Amino acid sequence: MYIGKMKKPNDLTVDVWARLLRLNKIALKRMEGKLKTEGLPALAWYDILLELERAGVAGLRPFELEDVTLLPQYGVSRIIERIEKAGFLQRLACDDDARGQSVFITDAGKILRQKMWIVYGAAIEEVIGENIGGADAANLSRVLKQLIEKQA
Amino acid sequence: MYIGKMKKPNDLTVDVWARLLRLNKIALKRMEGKLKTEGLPALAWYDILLELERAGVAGLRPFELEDVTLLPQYGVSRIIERIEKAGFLQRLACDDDARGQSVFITDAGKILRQKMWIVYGAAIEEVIGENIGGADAANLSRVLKQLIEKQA
DNA sequence: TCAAAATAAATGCAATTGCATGTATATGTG
DNA sequence: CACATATACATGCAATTGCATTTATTTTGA
Repeated sequence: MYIGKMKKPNDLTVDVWARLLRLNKIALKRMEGKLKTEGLPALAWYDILLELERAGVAGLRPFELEDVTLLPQYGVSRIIERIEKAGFLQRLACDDDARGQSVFITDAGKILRQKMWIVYGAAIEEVIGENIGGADAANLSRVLKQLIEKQA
Repeated sequence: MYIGKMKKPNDLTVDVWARLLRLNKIALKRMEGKLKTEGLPALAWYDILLELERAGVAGLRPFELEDVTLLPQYGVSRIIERIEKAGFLQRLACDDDARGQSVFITDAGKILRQKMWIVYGAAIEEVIGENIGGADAANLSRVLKQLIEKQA
């Protein structure tokens, strides 16, 4: 059993965490809701499509998608299976590693990502952009970056 | 079909949103992981127990839990069923509304919440508290509050 | 070189979630 | 009052997720 100094957050820290959590929940609910209303897939698909589009002709290996999306291995395995079935990405056997494959976005996938971005981008603007000034946004970005980087 | 000015976020706004999303994912993964490692239930249970403990002897109606937790109605219905089955809360028919019930935390529930807090609180400190200065934290709290409030 | 360990990805099965609907009671209105 | 509508909560069923394990291949190192 672990013995040692038990770290405890102060009230401000708890407050920050509670609000991060709440903002995320509210925002995601709105965003997913809008996508659904428009008959579009969920954000998880967007993330995959975006990363694949960024990767370009090189494509991405599933384990690389795992890293960038923070999804579990089986999550990536299944989501790419579904997106492929829907025609928005393509999988090809990897020539330098017979265990693996490379994943590429299709033209239909690029179009879908663009359609989703119209809705998603607008929602981001509604939730964040419209409600924060430039200085606050710059600071927020900086602090969030710092927090993320500390989570090595 | 909707016609109108399509709002678009600027790069800084997208950056802020992307980082909010990423920090939440990382943090939640760490927190849920630690709880699981300790053989404790997931954060969703903690949220319910915390709200019930706050509510005290008055308890809470399921629809009130829905509001505070942002869970869907069926989500609340099921989570309280499971937590009750595990003995950490109790449901009683509501005397002024025969459709409803009131939910109360049990003594075992209070103990569980306390145990979870040891782990959860420490994780909050690791993820947030340790990595941010007081001034930044105060600012972050303020800006997050502002963003949440705008999401009426 | 070859066996052991590590890595890439998939999958069976149980648990959870989402969606739509059902049941019961309450409220509002003519 | 009587009916229509709204609210509170539960639940059947399909889809998704989590966990543990499997299969295939690559890497390591004695």
